Amino acid sequence: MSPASDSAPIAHIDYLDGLNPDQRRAVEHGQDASAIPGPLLVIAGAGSGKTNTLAHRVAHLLVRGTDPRRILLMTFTRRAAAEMTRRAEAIAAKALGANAAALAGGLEWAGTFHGVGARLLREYAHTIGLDPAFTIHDRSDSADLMNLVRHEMGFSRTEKRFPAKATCLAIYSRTVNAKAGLDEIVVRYFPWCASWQEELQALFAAYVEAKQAQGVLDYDDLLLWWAQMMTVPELAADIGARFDHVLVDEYQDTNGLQASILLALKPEGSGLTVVGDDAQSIYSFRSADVRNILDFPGHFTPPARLVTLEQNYRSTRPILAAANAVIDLAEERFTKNLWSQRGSGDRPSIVCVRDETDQARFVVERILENRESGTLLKSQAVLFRASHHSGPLEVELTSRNIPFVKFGGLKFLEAAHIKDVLSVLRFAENPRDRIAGFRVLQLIPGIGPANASRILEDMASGVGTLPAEPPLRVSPEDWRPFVDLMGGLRAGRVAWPADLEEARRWYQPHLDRLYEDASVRMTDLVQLQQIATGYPSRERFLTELTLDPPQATSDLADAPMLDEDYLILSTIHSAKGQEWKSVFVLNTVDGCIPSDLGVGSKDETEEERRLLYVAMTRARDSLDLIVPQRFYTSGQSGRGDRHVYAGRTRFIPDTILEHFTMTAWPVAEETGGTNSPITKPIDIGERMRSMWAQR
DNA sequence: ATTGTCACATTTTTT
DNA sequence: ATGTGACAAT
Repeated sequence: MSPASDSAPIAHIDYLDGLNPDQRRAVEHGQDASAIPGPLLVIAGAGSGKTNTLAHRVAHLLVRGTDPRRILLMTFTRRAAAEMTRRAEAIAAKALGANAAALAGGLEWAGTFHGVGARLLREYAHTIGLDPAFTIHDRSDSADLMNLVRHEMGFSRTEKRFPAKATCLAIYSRTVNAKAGLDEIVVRYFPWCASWQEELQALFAAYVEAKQAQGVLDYDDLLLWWAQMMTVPELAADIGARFDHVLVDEYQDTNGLQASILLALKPEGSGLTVVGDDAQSIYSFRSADVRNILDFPGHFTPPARLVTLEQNYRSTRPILAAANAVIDLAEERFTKNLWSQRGSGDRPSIVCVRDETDQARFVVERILENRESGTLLKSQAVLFRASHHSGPLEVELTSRNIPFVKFGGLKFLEAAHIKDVLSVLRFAENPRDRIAGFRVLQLIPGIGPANASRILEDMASGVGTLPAEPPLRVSPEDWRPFVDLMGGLRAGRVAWPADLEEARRWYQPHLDRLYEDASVRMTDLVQLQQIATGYPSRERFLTELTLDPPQATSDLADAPMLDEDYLILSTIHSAKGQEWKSVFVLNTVDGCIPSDLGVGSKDETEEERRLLYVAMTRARDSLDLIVPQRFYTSGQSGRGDRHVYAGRTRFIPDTILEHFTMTAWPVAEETGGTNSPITKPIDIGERMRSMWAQR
């Protein structure tokens, strides 16, 4: 069924038949021109087939003969890049049939801005005075280095308290990512630090020097160095010329630095496609700026072509109506409301429960009911604002033996023993990396902060190798194996991934000595080795693991687990781009959504509103927003558990309640105790005490 | 002077 | 489950 479509001159076009007219316009943009097409902006509402459209556009380029190596595809996560690549290549391979050999090699340049940056920087390292063996600091490494510098400059012992390391890093990061001045950022987002501006300026200067002296880059550097590289006309031309097409997904969540890179790659906008939805911008804490997407067309003459996708294929009408009602109350909107043809279905529910424990019980009950009626656990998801909100639910699921996978907030790489082993590898890769060295050295008995600093100091000023003789207070039995290990790793005496095996063997006695639960931690290390086999080299392993840490517990699970059915738990942020048949949103309560911490400014509150919108638009058929009324808080200064009474989120005021069904759970039992919803005694005494608890 | 150990508090969202 | 600070032990 391939009707002769309006302008298609080529034969095999039926792979585009499934697209609606708008999607098709986006996919076919520029195909009639002989030259590289001009810039294109696709505003794609939630559930409007954005991924599918972008995948088809890439596939279309491939089918029409673009060299896959000359396509640069940047997405928000590596996961998204892999998915997009897979789909585009599948579509193109099918369309090309026997000629699919042209796709050989595949899309090499698909990844995140940070990942692509890291790769380009290694390639151009020599040209820009960078050690190609640079290591990459993750957030906590960066914070540690910031702390070190802060300490060396004497800011840790000031009369008035100097901002904490994490705050310093946040200020620094925000400043460079937004391409703004320090004063501007401090005044706007960190007003309580305003009196420290001069010191911060000096601190950041020293921080940058420390990074350079050690041959390390932090996340921001991957963009910053790239952006700087692009200001050199020769390099910009060289890099820009490598790609005919540059496509960027989730453009609403890019920041100023990323925009400048993009514009430097393609100043005229030729071959440029960006896709996004301003109503789903939820990463401003990372300096993402919605203005990027809104201002995009105007950067070019003539302005970029705009295609808007407004038909939602995901949700039923009642769900979409409720989501539209929520986002309609936003201060500022640019996209129109979505519409859907999926007529029937229930309105979303607002479910009042007593507390978080009941919330967990309700969700579990409902999920099991759904499974009874044929909805796989996999087609259901529980979403929440903050990672720890799912705590009580995880307990309930575990006790009821319901398998689940949690996305977001996974701290596998944060675990001390994992960091220890990774630091060994990083220190071997880059002996100037002090944060790595500092950590590793202190594993050795007799070496504490002072001793470790001294050794690193000596290394930095000397030949750069470890002393053969054990330092003071260190026994040769502890020192020698370490020196041997590092020597072997540096020299590349064994082939990857045997490096990791050697590091782990050295680490074993220290693990046993340092931790009670050494055997549990050991299994994590085995898992790490498992992961390591998937990478071709030590450098790739270290780089890609820090840029793309395992996202979910499933990334770590054994293969058999993936065949089984399991429930999805996810932060709303990590749920971006996904969809489920049935969605539950936890803690739809003021203080959680919006977060207490997110109501400082109007912009922040608006972002929290969009967050709820994103959560709601993940649902296909059924949506439950849960409102626990009583809420335990770990008070800022109080001791003991205290609770507050929370109200429904301010983003669902009475005026839009018509779009929801209000229910309570457990349903009040009129007939008496035969079926009491109370399965656990209620601590009345605690309530009495809390009535008089002083704030 | 340093290291090691204990108790205590604290935890948005993420490349 | 880690990071921090106070204190005791070398």
